Amino acid sequence: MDAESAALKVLDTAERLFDERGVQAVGMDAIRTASGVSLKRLYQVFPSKDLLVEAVLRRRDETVRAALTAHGARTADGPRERALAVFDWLAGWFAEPGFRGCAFINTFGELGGVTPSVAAVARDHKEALRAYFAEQTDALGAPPVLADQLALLANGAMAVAGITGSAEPAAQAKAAAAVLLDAAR
Amino acid sequence: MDAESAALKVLDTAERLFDERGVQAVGMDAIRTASGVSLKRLYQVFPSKDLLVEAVLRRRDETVRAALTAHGARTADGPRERALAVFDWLAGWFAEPGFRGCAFINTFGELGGVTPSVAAVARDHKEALRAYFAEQTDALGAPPVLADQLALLANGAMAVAGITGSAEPAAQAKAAAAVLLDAAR
DNA sequence: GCACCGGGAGAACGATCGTTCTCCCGGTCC
DNA sequence: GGACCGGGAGAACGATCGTTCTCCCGGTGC
Repeated sequence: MDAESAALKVLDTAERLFDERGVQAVGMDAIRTASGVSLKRLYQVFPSKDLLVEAVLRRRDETVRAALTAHGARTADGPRERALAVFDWLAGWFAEPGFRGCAFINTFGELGGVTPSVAAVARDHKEALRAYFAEQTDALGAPPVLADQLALLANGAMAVAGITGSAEPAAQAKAAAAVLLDAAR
Repeated sequence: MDAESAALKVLDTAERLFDERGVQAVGMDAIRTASGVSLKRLYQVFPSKDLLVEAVLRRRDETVRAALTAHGARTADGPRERALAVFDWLAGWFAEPGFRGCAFINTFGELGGVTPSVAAVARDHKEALRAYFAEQTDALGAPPVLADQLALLANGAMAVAGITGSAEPAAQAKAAAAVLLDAAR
């Protein structure tokens, strides 16, 4: 097993276990066992657990950004539709089995007060979501605050869907977003 | 020091430390040192850390519910104003020094996947917030989904304010809530 | 064939944590 | 006054965790 595929397996495994149980409840040994990557190799690729956590979050950040723009480009044909399509994407995510909330919100809650790098990645990620909404609202000529408000709806949906285990918040947030978009015209 | 005042000191100290650093990063010994309550007494009042965590969350739940209704009764004179007053209350909370997000969102992210009692308290608390909004929207004759949407705005504001360290989300959410309330008339 | 190198499996180490136990002291009842 | 009780301070214990080390094996160059 070469270093590259080991890193991939470790990132996949760690992301899944962190989502399921939180970061601190998952030991490096559990990641080793679940991924099949030896501890020696694991520490070659990620020299500490903190760096692994950061790498998982950074990869997830890129994945979500790419998925958002891809989903927007595929299913929507205007700024308004692209903004609303975010909530359809959320609906699919919330419905995945084992969904337990946004990794950035959850990890920030657990480690944000102690690990500045975690807080920074979470901040960057949430800013990127806001910026994506801002692209669409700017194209509509809407006031800048509308992008923040759409982001609040999206983040609220993530938090509530994670805690309640329901996918409904996505549709509720989408309907609210439509009202806000219409009111800004 | 009697058991009652010891319990109070422990709850106050644990709540503050958990908010600052997360639950798992705070040892029982740190609570002992910061509260001045001996370990023996601490374990007499809260027989395990899990029970202490649950007690902290349950007390916080009651505190927030009481503060919400008190704030609504004091500053607002109609259902619409009472719903909007929630966001003013959020603004004051977000501006407190050291604010790092909602304890229920944060603790759910850290322990919700492993400790069912934590997940249950978080669910109850978020349901109570939704129910408070529902009281106001029902009084307005608005459709039930409006309460869910206002709750999404409030929870999104908590998450984003915690991560970004800004109090702005409260005002942004309030403005969005006003638009939704007006659209439902 | 053989020395050598990299990697796997898992033991080992030091730190920390939740929880319990020991020791000691001050107040209290008779 | 003296035996007793409850509580404080902190050591002790067992488990777990992040990280490193040891041992061993299989492949590779010559």
